[in-house]
Amino acid sequence: MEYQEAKDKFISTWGSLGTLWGINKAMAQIQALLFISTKALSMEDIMEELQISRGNTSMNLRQLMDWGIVTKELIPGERKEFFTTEKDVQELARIIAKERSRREIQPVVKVLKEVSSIKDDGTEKTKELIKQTKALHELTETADAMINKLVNQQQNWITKSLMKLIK
Amino acid sequence: MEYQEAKDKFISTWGSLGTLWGINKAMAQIQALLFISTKALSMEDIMEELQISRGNTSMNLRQLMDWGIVTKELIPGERKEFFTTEKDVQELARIIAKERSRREIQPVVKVLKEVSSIKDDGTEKTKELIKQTKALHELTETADAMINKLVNQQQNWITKSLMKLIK
DNA sequence: ATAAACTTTCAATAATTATTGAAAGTTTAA
DNA sequence: TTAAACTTTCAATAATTATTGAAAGTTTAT
Repeated sequence: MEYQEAKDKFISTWGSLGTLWGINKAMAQIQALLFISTKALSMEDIMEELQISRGNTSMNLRQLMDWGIVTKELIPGERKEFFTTEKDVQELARIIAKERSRREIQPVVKVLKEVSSIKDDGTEKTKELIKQTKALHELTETADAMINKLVNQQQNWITKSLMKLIK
Repeated sequence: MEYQEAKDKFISTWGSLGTLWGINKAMAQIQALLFISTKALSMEDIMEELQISRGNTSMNLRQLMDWGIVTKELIPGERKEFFTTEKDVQELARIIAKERSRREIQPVVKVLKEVSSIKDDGTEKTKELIKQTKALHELTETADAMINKLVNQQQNWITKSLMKLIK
C-alpha cells in the first residue's frame, strides 16, 4: 500500500468512526487530516484535500475548536489562518472523554436520577421503574467516572515517564 | 413527578442516548420500554405504547434480538409473540460493549494496523502517517481491551457476590 | 386444505442531518 | 478610507436515515 492510498483509507475510516465519539463525518475527517499532517493547514488546503465546501470546512473547524481538539495557528507573514490538531493520542482521548461526558452522559445521568427519585406509590410498575432506573443511574455514573479516571491515569503515567526522561 | 411522566421521560431520554451506543431511536425506546416493564410485551403493546408502526416495531425488535439484548418469550395459550429484555444492567453493559467492539471498533483497529504497517519510504509525511496511526492503533486496541475487561470484571464481581448470597 | 391470527418484508415517503455557495462580515495593508 | 484577502453565516438543497403501511409470508387451529 502506497502513501496516498494509506492516507485516504485512514481519513475515510476515521471519518466513519466519528459516530463512535459523537461527531459528524466531515469533522472527523478534518481532524484525521490534521492528525497526520506534518504542518498546519489552511482552510484552502483542507477544502482541496477533502473536496468539501468552504462553508462546511469553516463550520466543522469551529466545532473542532469548540471541542478543544483543533487550534488556530498564526503563521508570520501569512494572511490566512492555519490549523493544527492535538497530536498526542492520550491527550486527545482525555479531551474526547471529558467532552462526551459533559455533553451527553451528564444530562442523561441527571434524568435518571430524577426519574429514579419519584415517590413510590406502592404499585408494582412504579417499583420496577424506580428499581431499574436506579440501577441504570448507578451503572452510568460509575462507568462515566471510571472512563474519565482511566484516561487521566494514562495521562499521568505518560507525564511521569516524560518527566523521568527530561530530568 | 408521577409514574406516567417519569416513564415517558425515561423512554425518551434513553432513546436519544441510543446514538451513544450505536443504535437508533426506536430501537433504544423499545429496549427502554421493555426494561421497565413488569411483564413481557407483545408487538401490539409496543406499537401502542410508543406510537410506532408495525413494520418499524418488527424490524427494531429483530435488531435488538440480533444484539442479544431482547428475547422472544412464548406465553402458553397465546398466539402472539412476547418480548423481554435483559433486565440486569451489568449483563446489558457487557453485551453492548462486546457488540460495539465487534461491529465497530475491531474493523477500525484492522484498518489502523494496515495503514500503520505501510513501508517507510523515508519521506517525512510517510513517517508521520506511520507514527500517528500506530499511536492510534495502540490506543484504540488498549481502550477496547480495557473496557471489555472492565465490564467483565464487574460481571465477575456481581457473580461472586451472588454466589456468596446463594450458598 | 382453509382461514384466521399473526409477523416480516420492502418500496414509497417522511424526517433528519449534512453540505453548499453566495452574500455579509471582518481584518489587514496601503 | 478603500479595497483586497480572507472567514462566517445561513437559507436552500442534497444526502442519508428512519418510518410507514400494505402485500406477502408464516404458523396454528379446525
